[in-house]
Amino acid sequence: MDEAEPGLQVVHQLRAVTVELDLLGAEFAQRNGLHPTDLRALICLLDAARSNTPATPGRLGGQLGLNSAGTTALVDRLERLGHVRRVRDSRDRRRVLLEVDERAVALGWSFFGPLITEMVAELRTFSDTELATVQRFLLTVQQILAAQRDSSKATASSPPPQKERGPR
Amino acid sequence: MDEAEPGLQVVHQLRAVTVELDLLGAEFAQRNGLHPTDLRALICLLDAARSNTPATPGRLGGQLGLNSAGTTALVDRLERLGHVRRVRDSRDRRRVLLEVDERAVALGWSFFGPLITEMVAELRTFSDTELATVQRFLLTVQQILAAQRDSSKATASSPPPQKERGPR
DNA sequence: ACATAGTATCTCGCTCAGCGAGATACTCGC
DNA sequence: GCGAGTATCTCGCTGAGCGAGATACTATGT
Repeated sequence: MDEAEPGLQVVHQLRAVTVELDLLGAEFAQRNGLHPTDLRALICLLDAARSNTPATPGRLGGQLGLNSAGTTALVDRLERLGHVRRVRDSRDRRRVLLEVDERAVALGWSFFGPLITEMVAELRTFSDTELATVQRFLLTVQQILAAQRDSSKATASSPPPQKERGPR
Repeated sequence: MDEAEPGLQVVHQLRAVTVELDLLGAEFAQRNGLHPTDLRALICLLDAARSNTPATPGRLGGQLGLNSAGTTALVDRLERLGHVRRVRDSRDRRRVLLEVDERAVALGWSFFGPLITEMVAELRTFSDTELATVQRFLLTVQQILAAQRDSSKATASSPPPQKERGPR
C-alpha cells in the first residue's frame, strides 16, 4: 500500500474520490427519482446555462455519449419531471432549445450545496499558496484526462473507418 | 461566473474532473466490451486483492449498490469474460470467493497505466510540500464525501421506517 | 424557384442491466 | 436434529439506451 512513487498514491486517492462522488451522486439521484444519467444531464445543463451556451438535445447527448434516441428519452424524462422545457429555436426551426427550470437549479443546489459548504469550510484551513497548488493540480488532471480521452478516441476511429460503437 | 469564494471554484473543478474521468471510464469499458458497472467492479476487486480482503459477490454488490440479483448477473458477466473465477469457500460453503484473473489485472493496468504514467510525469513538477498539500486536499475531500454519504443515508431512513433502499 | 444535400430531432422495435420476490444451500446456536 | 440466520442464485419484469429510419427544417447549387 505504500508505493515508492508519489504519483501512484495520488492517482489512487483521486480514484477513490471519484468513486465516492459517483456513489453519492447515484444515491442522490435515486432519492430524487432520477437516474445517474439524469443528474449528469442536469449538471451539464446548469453548466451550459451558467456559461450562456445554448442547450440543445444534440449537444447534451454528445456530452453524455448518448445517441439521439436515448437523448430524446432523457429529455422526455427531464421534461416530465419539470426540470426542463422544450422550446423551438425561432432562428433555426430544426433545433430545440432546452430551458432549465427553477426547480432543476434548486435540485442541483440541494446536491452541491452541502458539499460546497463543507468544502469551503475545510478549504479555509488552506493558505492561498496551498489553494493555488490544489487548483494547479486539478487543472493538470483535467488536461491529462481530456488528452487521454482524445487520444483513445483517435485510436478507436483511426485504423478502420467503421462505426464500431457497441460490440455486444 | 467568477466566484468570490475560492471553495466554489475548487468544487467545480473537482466535479469537472470526476465527470471527465467518468466518461473516460465509460469509453474504455465500452471498447473492452463491458459496462461502466463492470469496470467499477473490476476496480473494487483489484482493490480487494491488493489489500488481501476476500472478495465475495455479497461484498461486491454492497460496494456497488446492487441487489443480489444484479450482483449475480454482474459476476456472471465477469466470469464469462474470464476476469474472475467463482470458487466455493471451503470454510463456509455458502460463500463464493471471487478470484481475479491475470487478464483482469492486465485490463485494469491498460486503463490506469497511461493515466498513471502521465500523472506521475506531471506530478514531478510539484515539490514535496506541494504534493503533501494535494494529498491533504484529496484526503479532506474523501472524508467530506464519506460523511455526506452517511448523513444522507441517515436522513433517508429516519422520517418513515420504510425500506426504500437496499440496506447494507 | 426548385431539387438536393445536410442537419436536428423524434419514433419504433429491440436488447439487456438491474430490481423485487422467492428458492436453494449452507452454518450455527439451542 | 431443528429452526433461525446468511450467502448466493433463479425467475419475471421494468425501463435505459441502441440501431434504423422517419420527419422537418436549413443551406446550396443550378
